[in-house]
This record gives sequence, structure tokens and C-alpha cells, in this order.
Amino acid sequence: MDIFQKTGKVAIGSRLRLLTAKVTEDASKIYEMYHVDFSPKWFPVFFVLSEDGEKTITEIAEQIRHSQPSVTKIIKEMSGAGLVKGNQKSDDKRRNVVGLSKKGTQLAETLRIQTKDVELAVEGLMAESTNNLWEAIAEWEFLLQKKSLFKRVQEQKKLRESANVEIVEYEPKYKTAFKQLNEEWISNYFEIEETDSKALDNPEKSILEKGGEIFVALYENEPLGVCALIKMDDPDYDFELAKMAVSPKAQGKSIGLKLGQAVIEEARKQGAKKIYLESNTILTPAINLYYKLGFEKIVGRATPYKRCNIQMELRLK
Amino acid sequence: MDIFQKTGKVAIGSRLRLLTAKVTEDASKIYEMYHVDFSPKWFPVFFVLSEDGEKTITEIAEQIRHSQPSVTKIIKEMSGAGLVKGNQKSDDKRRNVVGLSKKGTQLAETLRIQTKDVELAVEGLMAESTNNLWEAIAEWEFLLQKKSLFKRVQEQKKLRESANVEIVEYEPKYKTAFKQLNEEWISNYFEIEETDSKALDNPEKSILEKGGEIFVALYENEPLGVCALIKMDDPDYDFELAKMAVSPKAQGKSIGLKLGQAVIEEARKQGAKKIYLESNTILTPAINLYYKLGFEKIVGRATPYKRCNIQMELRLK
DNA sequence: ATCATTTACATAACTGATTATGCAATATTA
DNA sequence: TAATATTGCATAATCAGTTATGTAAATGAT
Repeated sequence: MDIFQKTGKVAIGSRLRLLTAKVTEDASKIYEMYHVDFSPKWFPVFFVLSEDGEKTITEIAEQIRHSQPSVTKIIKEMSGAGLVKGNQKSDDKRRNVVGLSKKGTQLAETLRIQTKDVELAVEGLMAESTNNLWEAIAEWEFLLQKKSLFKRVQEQKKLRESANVEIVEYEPKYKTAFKQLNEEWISNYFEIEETDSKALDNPEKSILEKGGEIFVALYENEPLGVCALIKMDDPDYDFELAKMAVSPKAQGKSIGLKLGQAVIEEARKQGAKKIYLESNTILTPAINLYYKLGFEKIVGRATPYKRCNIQMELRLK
Repeated sequence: MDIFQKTGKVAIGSRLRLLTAKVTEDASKIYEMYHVDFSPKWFPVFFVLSEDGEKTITEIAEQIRHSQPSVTKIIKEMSGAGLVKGNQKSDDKRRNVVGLSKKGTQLAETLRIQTKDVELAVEGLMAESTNNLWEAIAEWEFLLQKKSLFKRVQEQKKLRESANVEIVEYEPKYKTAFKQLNEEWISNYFEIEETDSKALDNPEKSILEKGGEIFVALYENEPLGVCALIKMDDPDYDFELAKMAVSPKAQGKSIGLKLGQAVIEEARKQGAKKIYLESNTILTPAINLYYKLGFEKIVGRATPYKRCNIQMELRLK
């Protein structure tokens, strides 16, 4: 049985490689059949030169999507075979302007006929198949340019992993996690302040007993993110979203988003009208997350934290 | 503008190569993302080992359609990474039976999850395209196995070239061609006999004036093939097909077939019932051609040629 | 005008594959 | 049972590409 049926589509790379090898192997035999002293790998270079006349090495490389050294080498080989002339006159002495030689131009004519034969053979293959390989490749090129395979896999990973993230309410066993996760990022960017320690050392007293909530994100039963909803003593705001912390090793699982959503949900349940938060603009991903959650920037409130340079609020309807 | 739009489908090899490169480039980044110390090229080997348990190097190579040295090298690398154990006990000391190590088996579990993510990403790509790349490749593999690309191009070439072959009646200007083409192949396989020279030196007298015909195949106005229809002085046969000669440099243009058809057509026109010919079985392509033209083997006629070891006839209705 | 930066290319080193080749171990055959 | 052929694998050489790096020429900034 064919191995690719078993591996599934992960092996698309290997499968592509094998087909490529088979096709290029035949390519050199085909040139032999036409008795032309020509290496298949020269084709793209030769083609652009016969189409566009003279060109520099780099221009060719860009057009055929090879690396520049690859084109340099090919031109050298073709030069040896007498098909191209390099170092044409040019004002810029760095540039190596190459063009087809007389022999090259003659060969172009021969190759045109051969090209036609190959074209017909390939089209015959297309006609025999129900899925058009040529078009399929073109579509992949287009789609991968819009979003790379890497990015696509990353998204799948995130999707799967975020499905395994569970948001639970605070329990005493998460006390150390709550402290450590917060200290980790704070100390990474700033100094830990007096106000921090007070809240982190005794969340029960400083947050829960005052009517707040703490949510913990579990991934495979390990607490990897926390976020608090703190009751505010302020006529303008009901709650503050604070102490949001996600372990760096758990990036990309949408944990922050899920915590934020849980916090907002809870605030809404308790009939809150507005939630407040403060942060620092160097924490770009966090700020983006807050915007995503619906928070908007505000100005002018007093804050006990030195590190705060942005304040936001969310109006709940 | 994309270069492949200009080149047309001859460049399918180059295009495949580029796509393969793009896919495999992302592959290694994907492994990195999952924090596994794993090279993409190991995948096929790793896969068969995790599926089938222990295997020899050659078995793996066959299954994943790599060369044996390639597998040897990969196994060595994977061995270095502690993923496989080689030289398992085996009666046959030439064989290197390899299997996954404990670490390898553990990794298989991790990779299973990653594989799933990639699979979904690839399927997403398929879903976004109208031409299914995976299926298209499978179809090409199947079609190319039935008939290689080389063979297909060869057929196109033949088709095109045979369209340029023109069969004309003998004229004095083809006298030397008639002689040379025949002498070329005869002297190549046998000795030129007395009977040959007589006919070749003076075709007008020995063939045409006796009511026979000679046809000449022109390719780009050059005579590259000849064939004679010789009137026989025999109650059983009207004509003999003889002096068929095609230049070796004109192989693959169906010149022999066209000449044969012209000769038969002429015989039919003249009301012939049976055509005779003699040849030698070492000339396999010629014999095959005669069968293709409808000739059948007969036995027992006398012949002036030493080299003749097969006799054939064609009954015309 | 001078100095730093960028550009254009060549060269070197590497990569993932291949074919060619050599050497044991095993199987086959006279 | 000895000679010969085949098998299984490792090693070496090659190939078509790549990235990294060096260098001279041109361009830009102060």
C-alpha cells in the first residue's frame, strides 16, 4: 500500500519532493532526446533571457525566484557552453549584464519546438486527470502567500490548545500560582511595588473578601493564567480588571482572552456598568487584548502604581 | 507578472520545486514551534518505524521510496538524537534492524498531536482551493507510472515530426539517396551481396522498368527513407516489398510505417492480391513493422539472399 | 568632501537528496 | 563443497539548490 495513504497529508512535502524528482529526472532525458546540450536547470534562466534580452544576475534571480548565487552559477555554466555572454557594457561596474550569444539565440529556436512537445505532453496528463495539478499549485502559491503554512498550523495548534483551557474560580490551592505568575511578569518589566505585594500575598483578604473574584486558567490541570475582578470604591466604576498574568510558556493558547471574557461575564452577572483597568503601553499584546475585549482608553484618573501609563474602561450594556 | 504564466507548463518541474521548497522550509519552523528536536526529513522514516515496529534499512527505503544510502544517513542522525536503536539482534548479520527507542516512542505520541494540527491546516488549504493538490499529485503519480513523462513527450515529438514526413515517388535525383540509405544498414548488419548492388546501382532498370515503384520519404525536403515495390515473376505473388531503408538519424518519425503504407496502397491500386517480403529476424524493429502492416510469416520459398531467414506475405482483400 | 551605507556579485560552506562503488555475509549452483 | 552470484549496507562522490560572507562599486548623509 502506498505510504502516503497511511501518513496522511502531513507528508505533502515528501510527496511533492518525490514528484518533483520524478519530473526533473525525465526532463534531462528529454533534452537528450532532442540532442541539445542543455541542462534542465538552465531553463528558467534561458527562458527569461530569450524573452527579455539582456538582464543582470539579480534581475534574473528575482524573476525566476532563485537565489542570486544559483543564477551566478547557472550563468557560469551556460557561459561555458557558449550560450550566453556576460559582462556586457554597463555604466555600473558592479553589474554583470548577461544576454544570449548567437549560439544561444539559435538554440532558443530549437527549444521552442521542444517546449511545445512538452507542453502538449503535460496538457495530455492534465486532460487525463480530474484534478488539475498546474492550477492546484498556482492556488497553493497564492494561498501560502496570503498566509504561510506555518501560520496556518500555528492557528490550528492554538485552536486545539485553547479548547483545552479551562477557566475556574479561585481556590486556596492556587494561592502560590496567583502570586508567582504575577511576580514573574511584573519583575520582568518593572519593579515589584508595595501595592503589588499586599494584593498578591493575601488575595483572599485584599480581593475576595471585598466582593471581588479571581479566575484561574487551567491547561492540563496546571494553573497557567490568572486574572482578578476587584471591587472598586468609586462612584464611576464597579470593578477593576487587574492582576492579569499568563505564563510565557502558555503563549498562543488564547488564555488571556478567555480570562478576560470570564472576568467581564462575572462583572455583568453582578450588574456592573463599567470596568476599569490600568496598564503600560510597553505591554503591547496586553493592550491589544484589552482593546479586543472592548476596553477604550481614558485619561485622568489617579493611580497608586508608578508603572501605569494607560488607563482604560469598558462600558457594559 | 508571474514567470510561470509566461513559460507555460514546460516549467512544471521548476514550479513544483519552488512549492516543495516553500513547504519544507515551513516544516522545520513547525517542528520548532512544537519544541521537538526533530528534522523534517526524518519524518517518513520515523513514521514507518512507529507504525510497523522494527525494520531493516532497505525495507524502510523501499517503503518511503528513498534511496538506501539516504535512509542509512537518516538512521544515523536519528540514532545520534537517541530516537532509534540500530543493530537489533538478527540471524542475518548483513542486516541492520532498527526500531524506535523509548525516547522515540515517547516522541511519537507528541508528534501524533502535531501531525493532526498540520493535517487540519493542509485540509484548510484544500478547502480554500478548487483544485485538490493532494489528489492531483496522486493522479500524476499514477499516470506517470503507467507512462512516463519522457515517453509522453517522445510520443508528441513523433506525432509532430511524422506530420512533416512526406512520401513522394522516385525521381532520378534520389538515386544516390536510394543507394546510400540501403548500403548503410546492410553493411551495418551484413555483407553487401551481388544481388544488392545490381538493384541499387540501377533502380530504374532493375525496378521501375519492370513495373515496380520506389517511394521516397522526405523530412524537411531531405530524403531519409526509401522503399521499393518490385514486380515479381511468380504466380503466387504480384509484388515484393524490398529495399526498405530509413536513416538512423530519422528514427522515431514513423517513416518506415508511412513508406510501408504507401507501398501497400500502390500495390492495391494496381490490383495486387499478395505481397511478399524477406528479411532477417535480427532486425527486430523491421519485423515488428511488417507485422504491424499486416504481413504474416510464411515458410519455404527460395531466395537469392544469404541474409534472409524470415519470409512474410500480406494478403490484400 | 568624506565617511557610512547599500548594492551587485562572487565565493565558500552547507543541505538533502542522489548514483556509484566497495565489502562482508548469505544464498545458489555446478 | 567450492566457486559464483546476490544481498544489505556503508561510504564516497556528485548534484541542484540554499544561506553566509566578503569585496568592490555606487549612493547617500553630514
